[in-house]
Amino acid sequence: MLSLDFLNNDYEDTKSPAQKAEEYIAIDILTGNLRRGQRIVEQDLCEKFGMSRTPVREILGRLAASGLIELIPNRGAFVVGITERDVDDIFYMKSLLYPQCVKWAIERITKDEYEMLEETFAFMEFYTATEDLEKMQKINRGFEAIIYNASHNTEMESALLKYDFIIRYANLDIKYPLNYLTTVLEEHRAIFEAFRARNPEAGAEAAQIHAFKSMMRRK
Amino acid sequence: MLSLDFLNNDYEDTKSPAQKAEEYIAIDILTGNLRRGQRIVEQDLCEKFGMSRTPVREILGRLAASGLIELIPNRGAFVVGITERDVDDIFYMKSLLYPQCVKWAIERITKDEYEMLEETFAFMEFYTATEDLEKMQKINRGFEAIIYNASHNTEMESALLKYDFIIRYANLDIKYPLNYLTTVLEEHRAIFEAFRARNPEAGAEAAQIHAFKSMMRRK
DNA sequence: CAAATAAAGATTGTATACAATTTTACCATT
DNA sequence: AATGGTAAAATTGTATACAATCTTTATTTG
Repeated sequence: MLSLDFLNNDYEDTKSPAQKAEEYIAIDILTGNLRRGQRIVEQDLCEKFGMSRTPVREILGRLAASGLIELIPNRGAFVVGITERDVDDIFYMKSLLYPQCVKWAIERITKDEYEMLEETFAFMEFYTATEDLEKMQKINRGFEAIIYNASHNTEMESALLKYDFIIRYANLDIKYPLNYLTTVLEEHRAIFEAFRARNPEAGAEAAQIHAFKSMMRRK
Repeated sequence: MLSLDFLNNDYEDTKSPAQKAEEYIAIDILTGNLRRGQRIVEQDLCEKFGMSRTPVREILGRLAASGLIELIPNRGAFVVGITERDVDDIFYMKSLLYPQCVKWAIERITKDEYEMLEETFAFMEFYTATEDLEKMQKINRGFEAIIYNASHNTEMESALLKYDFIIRYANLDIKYPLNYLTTVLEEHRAIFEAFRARNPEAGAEAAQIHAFKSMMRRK
């Protein structure tokens, strides 16, 4: 768990074909390539991914458990997908959870975790300077993932990771303000400074501001 | 979704054998019949539930997606289970989410939903009077489920339902105070009165108190 | 011509078979 | 007796086959 893997571009090679297929389908749903209500026929997926129905059915079972599709007995898999409303719901949930997460994380973070956070923030400053949007977004996710983990509350961590996955892929129209990179960096700096100062309340406030502004950057 | 099904004792007959088996295994894990780290052999489950490996594997896939077991390639399923610490985490999460849930629910509840809540609360008073603990706990879950739904935030609802499922089955030692039934009824009454008065802030406060006291009732 | 019905086709649910991998047991060697 | 290696057994991963169910199409009937 505790590694800088997210800096590596091709970490996905460690995943099995079945896992890749699952993530591929999930992303297809979230990005809107598969529309809400659309039926997914097992045979089609078999041909698409070159596997038999057995693993395909297992994938569909897992996707159903995660809520992205609905499995109706004897009638097949139907895309539940994500509505605009669902994304709203998730942003609300994130702005509710994230401040408390930061608060706990500042109270409970270990030395190793703090050093990793420090290192990651240094990378953030670097990639902001080089204006590499893609790398910056990746490292932003890494920065937050370290904080989620440092909250030392498994449910908090898994809930926020789930929301980030959806936010990442859901068809979002983001208003990138003129200095988007530096804007986000400064929001994160406020959070990081709270960690440095070991000030949970300041962290919660900075997290609240960041979550709110993230929500506002949606069209 | 909007029904008083939870009053019916044998609603589980509507579930497929595979769904029952899944729930049975999940409960086995949460109640501690299956210990953390223990390996689950597919063939054993086949014999136990009288089905072949194909549906059993699909069940294991779903349980893995929900986090109760871990699926290691070519090595099988291992019980992850729930630690005391995990239950603590979940109580913290519930006391964070539930007040906001009640607040939203009071702001957004429909007429139909409110009538159902009112009806359910009447049943709660009745079962408290008859001192039927089991029926009371069932209807308590129903009462909260209506509120979760009335928050009209899908993620809020599914998160709290998940926590309730775990809290229900995780090996908990609950300190039942002398007047447990009436105590809980009064906590719920405070929440219901906030609904009646359409007062979100009062609802959030009452929910906070209820969640806190629920947490304290653990040994 | 519309509606109802029946049959054919398509799709899902489950069982079984086989391949790939891991675990266990046994034996030889030091 | 402890260690290492090899073969057998057990277990998982996948493919295929068949049964159950649903959907579609064609046909019949009013």
